[in-house]
Amino acid sequence: MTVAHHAHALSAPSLPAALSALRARGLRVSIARRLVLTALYDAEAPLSVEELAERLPGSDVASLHRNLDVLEALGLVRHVHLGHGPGRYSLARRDVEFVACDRCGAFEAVESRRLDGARQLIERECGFVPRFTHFPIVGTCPSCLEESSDARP
Amino acid sequence: MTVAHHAHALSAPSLPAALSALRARGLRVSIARRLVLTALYDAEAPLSVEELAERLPGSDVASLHRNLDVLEALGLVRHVHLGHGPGRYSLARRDVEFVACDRCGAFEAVESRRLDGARQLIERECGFVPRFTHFPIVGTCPSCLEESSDARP
DNA sequence: TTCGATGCAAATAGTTTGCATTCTA
DNA sequence: TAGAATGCAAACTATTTGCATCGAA
Repeated sequence: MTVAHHAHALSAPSLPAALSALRARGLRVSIARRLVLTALYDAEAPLSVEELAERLPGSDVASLHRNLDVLEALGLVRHVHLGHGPGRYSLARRDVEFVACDRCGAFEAVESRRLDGARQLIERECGFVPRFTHFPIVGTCPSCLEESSDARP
Repeated sequence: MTVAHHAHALSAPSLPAALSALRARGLRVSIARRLVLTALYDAEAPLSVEELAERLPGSDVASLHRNLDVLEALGLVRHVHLGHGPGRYSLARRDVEFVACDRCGAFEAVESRRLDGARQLIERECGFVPRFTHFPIVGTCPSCLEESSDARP
């Protein structure tokens, strides 16, 4: 799906670049690894291992975990914890972080630079430099906020 | 331990108030529930169910989960996910949120009002109103930041 | 004495590991 | 053909559920 490829092209590694990264470390370009990478290229949102397995019939969840781990160690893939439930994998894009809704489960990718102001305020207050790639910002999304205010008489 | 009680006294429900809240809903004040509440009053930091079980010998983890769930539904207790690993329970304090370090596992309670600026910036940028009580801000703590800068030549 | 609460065992979800077999380089 | 990768089974961590029994009001 060309659209998905274009959406990633800005900051995610290209498929050929990902394969060379594997070879450069003496790791092997197996069919399973190609398939995982192309499934993530085609995905519109981060996928759980279970969802990935559905899209790659015949694949084994243990092998998927192992392959996602090596791809993540190479910086090609990343996972995010969107609330409870399984981790969700996507191509690693260094310019994108996440916000997620506690109530309805909705989530959104946000350009990192739009969070830089908040990041600096948090660093000033706590000394911690937050990163919302692995554990997102969790709160209430616009439509759940609207529902709560509707509820008031 | 008096100190711990004082630390909570500002915003956590008192033990008698917690017990009345149970009775008010037709729920029962069992020995197990008293023990869970006092263990949380005495705790210096949020506890996992396993840690709670160590402090309450003879208790059953399934019952601990069930009791923590009812106390949480009443707004007396809360849990936070500090990175991977089990949820950690504490008395519900509405004025405290958390920041956690991705690298070393350190975490800190932060007064909510100190995060209000960041909260507003995030709402302006994303429309989401974040709450860092259940899922904390995750990033790099001051001492891990120092280590990274030490590593540079 | 009535329901709610408990303890124990078993089920569930998500992930990890061991090991014999298969495939890439 | 050496060593990495795979598939399958089993272990593991955290949590949930079913059910007979116990206990608080």
